[in-house]
Amino acid sequence: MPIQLSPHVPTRPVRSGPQPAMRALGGPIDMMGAPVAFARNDEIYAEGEAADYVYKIVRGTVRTSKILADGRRQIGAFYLAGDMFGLEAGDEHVFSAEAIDESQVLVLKRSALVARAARDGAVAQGLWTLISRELSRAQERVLLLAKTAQERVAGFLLDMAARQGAGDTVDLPMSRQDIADYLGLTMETVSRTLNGLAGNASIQLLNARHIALRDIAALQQMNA
Amino acid sequence: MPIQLSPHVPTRPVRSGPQPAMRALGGPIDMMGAPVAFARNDEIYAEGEAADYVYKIVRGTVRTSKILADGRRQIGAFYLAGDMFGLEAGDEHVFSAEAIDESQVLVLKRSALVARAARDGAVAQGLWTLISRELSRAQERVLLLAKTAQERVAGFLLDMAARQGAGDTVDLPMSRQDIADYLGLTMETVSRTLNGLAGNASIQLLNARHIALRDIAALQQMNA
DNA sequence: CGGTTCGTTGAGATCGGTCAACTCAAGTGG
DNA sequence: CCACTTGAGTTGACCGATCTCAACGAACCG
Repeated sequence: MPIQLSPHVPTRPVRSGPQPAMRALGGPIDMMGAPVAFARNDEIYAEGEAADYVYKIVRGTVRTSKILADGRRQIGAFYLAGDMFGLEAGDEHVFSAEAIDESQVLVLKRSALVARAARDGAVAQGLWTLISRELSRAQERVLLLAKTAQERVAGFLLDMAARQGAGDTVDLPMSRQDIADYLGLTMETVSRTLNGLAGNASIQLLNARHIALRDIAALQQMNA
Repeated sequence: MPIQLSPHVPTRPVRSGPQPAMRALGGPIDMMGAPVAFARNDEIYAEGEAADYVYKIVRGTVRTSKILADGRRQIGAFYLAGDMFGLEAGDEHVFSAEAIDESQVLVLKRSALVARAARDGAVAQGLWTLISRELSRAQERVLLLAKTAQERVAGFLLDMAARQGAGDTVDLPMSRQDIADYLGLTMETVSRTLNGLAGNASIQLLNARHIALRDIAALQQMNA
């Protein structure tokens, strides 16, 4: 069994020897670092902490978040298996990161990556791709936040579906509250909107966390 | 006189020999590229165009924007004198760029920059800083868009004031519509909010495009 | 002086938020 | 096995911030 860390306790990465799952991944980056397991809601790093590590998800889902001065929470991003996260613009984390479900994560020393990047053009290229993708996502997000609740939810579903690549059915490991804080809506509005989309047959709620996209064209129309 | 290009016509960068203003700037990047002048509302590059050039503003102000499928316009960012823009995640521009007022811009070939970056660590560092700053701004923006109209406007004024560095008075070269499209509000709401802030003495509208910040603490409070 | 663009102001409509009750599924322990 | 708890999600009624539509004012320019 992977190491389980207790919930809600800020944790430091813990070395625990390579796991079989890690060898299944491609690319030189995967050959570095220690795989660490996190339980549901475990904190991977905290806001304001030194950004000394970069992470790659082997299994599970991670969210980054930030508590605003007025107590509201903003989700920075969701990361799925295969995604990397934790590389920030500055040398301090602007968001905190938590596991959404049972997750296994490779922990890479940032300094080691940067050192390799100086020698190895492919690694440098990889870092550039990584931060470029973060920028693209953030820009997408800005566009999304300018839209109506229905458009935001539709766009979110399409984005998740594309990232999961599993046909027209979407798996939502995160709660309605997580989605709401990501989209800048309330939980109630997310719920109503999903049920509204189900009402006009654009989607079908197989259950709360599992959704079938029935009319992708209609969803893309909304996502415009 | 700088070259004047007719409004609303997509333009290619035009060589026109170094101008005195360019030599006043520091750093190796400033010694490259051709300064080009743009008139109010001139397009510097279009959405979807190849991102072959990177730009540095010598004088003036630039906005990047994108027309959504439903006809609404979203402003990507405002760039002031000294700022660089046009470096995108992909090799195609996601936004278009237009001059807000009479502007003078250095045009740098992206490939030349990248080539220099491979040899010169300082240039590579500069590119990294540039894209990092873009990412930070985009993230800031996401947080801003989760707030009320008053908070967005207050945050915008504080941001502009900080970037202009000219004490507690802010110069707004862009129209109310530009601000609205940047903040995800309507022009009317921006206008009402500014006049509301003036009403409670947080700011003073010297004129429509020139604002004095009278109670920065109150504005920061809103910006929370 | 007339036209044009930009900004302001008003009145009413609406989308999404707030507050609150209810359902449902998954434990947990007696 | 059943009562109880707990957390997530749904649903309803009401409210308010922001949008929409429209008129008006002000600055600028030929």
